[in-house]
Amino acid sequence: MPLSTADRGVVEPVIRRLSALRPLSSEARASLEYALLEGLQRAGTGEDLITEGDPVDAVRVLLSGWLGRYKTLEDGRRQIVNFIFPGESCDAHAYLLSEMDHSIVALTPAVYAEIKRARFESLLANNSTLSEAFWCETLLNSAIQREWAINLGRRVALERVAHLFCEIFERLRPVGMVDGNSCLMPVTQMDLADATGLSVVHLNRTLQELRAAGLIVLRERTLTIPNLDALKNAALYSPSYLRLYRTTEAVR
Amino acid sequence: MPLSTADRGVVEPVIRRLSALRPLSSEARASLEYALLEGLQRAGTGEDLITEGDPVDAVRVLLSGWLGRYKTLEDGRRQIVNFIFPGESCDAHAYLLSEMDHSIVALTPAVYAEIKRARFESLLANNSTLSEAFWCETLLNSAIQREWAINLGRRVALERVAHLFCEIFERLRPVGMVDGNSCLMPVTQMDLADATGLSVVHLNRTLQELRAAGLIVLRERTLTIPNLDALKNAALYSPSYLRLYRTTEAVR
DNA sequence: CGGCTGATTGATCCCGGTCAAATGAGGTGG
DNA sequence: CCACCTCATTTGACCGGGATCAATCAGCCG
Repeated sequence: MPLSTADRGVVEPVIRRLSALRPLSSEARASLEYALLEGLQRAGTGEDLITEGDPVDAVRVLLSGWLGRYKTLEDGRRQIVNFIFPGESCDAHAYLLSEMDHSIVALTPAVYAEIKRARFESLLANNSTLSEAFWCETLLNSAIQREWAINLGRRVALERVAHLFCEIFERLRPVGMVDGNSCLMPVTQMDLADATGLSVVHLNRTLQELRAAGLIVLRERTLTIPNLDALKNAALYSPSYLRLYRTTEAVR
Repeated sequence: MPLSTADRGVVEPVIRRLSALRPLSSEARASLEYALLEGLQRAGTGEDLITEGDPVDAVRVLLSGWLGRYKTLEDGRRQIVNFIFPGESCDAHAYLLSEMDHSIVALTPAVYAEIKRARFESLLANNSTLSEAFWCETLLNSAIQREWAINLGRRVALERVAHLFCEIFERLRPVGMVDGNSCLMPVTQMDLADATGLSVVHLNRTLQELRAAGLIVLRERTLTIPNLDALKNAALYSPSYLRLYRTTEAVR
């Protein structure tokens, strides 16, 4: 459903995130902003933005809310393979492949921009730095995906959930969605379970363990991390993970 | 260690793989081939080609042997997050980020080509189709990475190992490394365990289960799959997985 | 022959899954 | 305002898949 009223502030997370990857010229920002505002959309909780098997004709950029990339097995088992936070794009360049290999669902009510493929291509063609920033985002996503593999394959439940919380925190920070040592945690325990490869029951018990250890406070959809270093410690969090966010621009 | 004698046939898997993604002009093939032959290297089993934290100054393309991308936790737990097969590149574009977030090890003796970053960039700049083919490869890799997430998070041991074998088979096929219903399986059970997130002991038992069910024959480093459909069935293998290999060129 | 690495087997334990039920927390209509 | 429904969280009891520990076996190489 298209939005009628377009508040320009909604695109800010996108600008913030991409700028952190590559310094964007004001022209680049302006044309990006324009393209985003042109295709605003909303999705309700539980709604698929795009489903496995669909052809990809547009790039979607999340402006607010949380999305989840997920895959399912025939018998219904679901794995959320990544979260998508405000400012991140869903499938930049995915159109280079033939069809979606996974689905994307709105885990909360969400506002996003849909940029048609041709539009997106011309946007990038006219601005190589912008293009590079989007590619960086894609690569960063791959790095996150790899960390999820070791999280699912080698960390035990407590470490796993702790790691996820640390990651969420570090990814929300650059778009200004962390307030002190708290952030919103608007998804259900079922979603967290599917992201960590645990059952809901055991996820719930793991949360209680984390609470009992004083590592997190989680209530009324708000997550507070009294001591991030302590939580990272419990998660075997690598100090270099997501450091990419901050240092990529130093490469060039 | 640089190679002295350069047999041009060694680059064939690369050409084959990239051609499957995008049709390459003969000029593109020739200049790629030239660049590859310029930087031939060898690695012995267990040797890291590049290690987490290293800056990325070159792109590596595997010509023969198997590589593994892996990450480790402080206490030594290791997760192989993906395999790299002949014809695939290790870290095309990884130089856009600041440093390696994972390591790459030779799981068997390997021959690969190292293309310096500047060289690689000019190669791509002169041939947009080649550039697109490399990007496709990167995206395809992300898709594989996502499948590994659900494999690790939601499949039980037997399904997990079965799925890995199916995947290996499907990935080796396009580079001509499958012979009938057999292919080489040159890695240790330890490597397979680290790829599937299992302990060596349990991996071994799972192999026996697969053997007992008649789903695989595995001896003398050779894997035979009498009935691929049956194995895929046991693996809850999605019919669309890796179909990308074959259909991407139809997009344009 | 001795040493090394990898495959295999046995015994035991426990983390995390499953099943089932209870409790809470909105949301809605009468 | 309450009865009712639905969905999310929580708790309890039990079970089993896979980890762990330890020993044995099989090649391979010097």
